[in-house]
Amino acid sequence: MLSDPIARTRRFHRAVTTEAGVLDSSFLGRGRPLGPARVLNAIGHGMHDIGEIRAYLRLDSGLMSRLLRGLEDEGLIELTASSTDGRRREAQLTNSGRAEFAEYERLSDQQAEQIVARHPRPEILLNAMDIVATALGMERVRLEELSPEEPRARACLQVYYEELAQRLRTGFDVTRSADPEATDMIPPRGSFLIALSDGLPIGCVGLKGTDKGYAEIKRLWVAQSARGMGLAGQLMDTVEDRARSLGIDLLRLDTNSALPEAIAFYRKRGWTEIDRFNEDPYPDFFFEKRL
Amino acid sequence: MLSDPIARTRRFHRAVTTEAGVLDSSFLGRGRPLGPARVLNAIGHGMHDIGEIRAYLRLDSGLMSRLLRGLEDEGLIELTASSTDGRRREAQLTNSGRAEFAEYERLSDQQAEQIVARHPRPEILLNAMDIVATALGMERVRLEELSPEEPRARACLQVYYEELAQRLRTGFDVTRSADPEATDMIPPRGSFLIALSDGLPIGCVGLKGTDKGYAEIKRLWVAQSARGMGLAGQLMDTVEDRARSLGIDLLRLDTNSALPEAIAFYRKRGWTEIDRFNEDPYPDFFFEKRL
DNA sequence: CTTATTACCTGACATTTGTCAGCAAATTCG
DNA sequence: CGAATTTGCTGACAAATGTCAGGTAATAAG
Repeated sequence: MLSDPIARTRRFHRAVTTEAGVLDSSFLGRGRPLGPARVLNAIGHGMHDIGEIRAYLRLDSGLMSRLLRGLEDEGLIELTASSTDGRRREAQLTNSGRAEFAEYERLSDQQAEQIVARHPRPEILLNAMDIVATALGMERVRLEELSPEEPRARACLQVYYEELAQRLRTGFDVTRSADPEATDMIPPRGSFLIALSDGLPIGCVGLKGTDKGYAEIKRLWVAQSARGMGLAGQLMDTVEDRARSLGIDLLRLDTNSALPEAIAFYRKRGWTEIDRFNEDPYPDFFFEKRL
Repeated sequence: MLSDPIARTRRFHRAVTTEAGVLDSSFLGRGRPLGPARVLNAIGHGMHDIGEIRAYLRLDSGLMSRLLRGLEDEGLIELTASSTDGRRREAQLTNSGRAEFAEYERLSDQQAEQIVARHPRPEILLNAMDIVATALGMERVRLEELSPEEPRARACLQVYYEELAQRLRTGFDVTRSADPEATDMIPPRGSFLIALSDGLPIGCVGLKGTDKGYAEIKRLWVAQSARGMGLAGQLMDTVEDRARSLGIDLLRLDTNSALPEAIAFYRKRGWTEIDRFNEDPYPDFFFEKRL
């Protein structure tokens, strides 16, 4: 009974939804119904495109429209037509909207603080919450193909470079490495995929087209909090499929012996070690895989 | 960001409320709004008194009344006047109500199962969920007196014995120890209390009556995930009160030097060390407390 | 250019939920 | 016993939410 996974999970769910009810009362504490409050918060958190907010909150277009008008009448937001697509509209907080959003943030922070504060050993609780949040967020991970120049892609690469710099003995300076031209990672020549969890980038992988009869896998990275959940495998599966669909039948990649788990990962996935195939100063392990 | 307690807690909250939204869609999956579904589930989980359900779900009396009538019209529940208080009413599931409730249970179980099954290392996730659920549910912990033969009581004792076997040098074989007769832990001779967190047992303590002018405290246990939250103290307070109400004025207990935190705990709570008072092979520390 | 399609809006309507005042019956307390 | 309290019901209303059938303008597709 005590080890029954179903009973334990359902108890967790009950505990958390009861608590969530309490937390959500913070929304009501400012005399505004849940609907408008959720929209205001979505905008405050950087969602500007109406369609994006609608999809995220799963709202009917009619309802959404009325909620926006309500917030506009309150003077909390401004709506402007999108510059790239005249049908779309974009929402921005006004000054008083920013103040109101900040107030919601303050309340949320306070609630969060209380939960942690009343635990005798906060770090234990926090670690447990990280594990749960990562696990639950995992099913909502979406893979998206986009340009490596795009801000979210650059954010991934930034962290990737920083981690490399820490782990390689020699450090890592991306300007000295063979930094793939962005155009090599854009279809139909190549591809760049990022994994998004609730809109937050937690992983990426690049497929760099060459003129040498093969393509290269570059920049495979998974955020610390998401490791051990098979995300790297998911990224690789997807990028291999994408390579096939682009007519590529041979893949190569280089890596470094300072990253033993990466080497084991490639071996397990059917890559075979080959001789050095480039003059990049950082890698010392080279792999190949025929699709 | 990853070490900031507030950011981590809020990320957890986001992950969990999104997931809860998905889970709650299981309520909607049966073509019934959330309100009636919640009431039906409360009744199915053993809440019969209308007032109790109302307090639990925080519903207005008018709304509650209409929800009940709706369920009655659907033929899912029956309402009867309370035998002890003519003002109160009690709700019972009809046969078709039981079938409907079972269907909700099946859906919930299925959802719970999926969450766990998707995780590469379920036990890590389950432990994390236990810690979170216990922390959030600490205020809702209920102590219940029941027979040590009851399944939930046996489940507690089972874990207790297993932990003892691990921690004692000598191992632990319950059949060699002075296993209290169940009847000694049933009122009016004794008592057995378990702590329930959202229905899941997370701790227990036994009060074993004797004919020697004192009663013994036995089987004080708190689940790993609930330790450090003051539950042991709560259990002891309650069982001491219970002892008083049964006319007992002297308590004894035995324990083992392999459990130093237990010994410190008893000392802090006003127990005094005494000489060995039994021939049980496992304990080597003996305490007494006058009520 | 014509025809879909897309993104969003509007109005109309139903349902669900929240809230309140008032009422009746049962119970408690002086 | 009689007044106060408790429990729960009813009706009336307001607010919030869900849903749908159009409509307009911008864009994409043929």
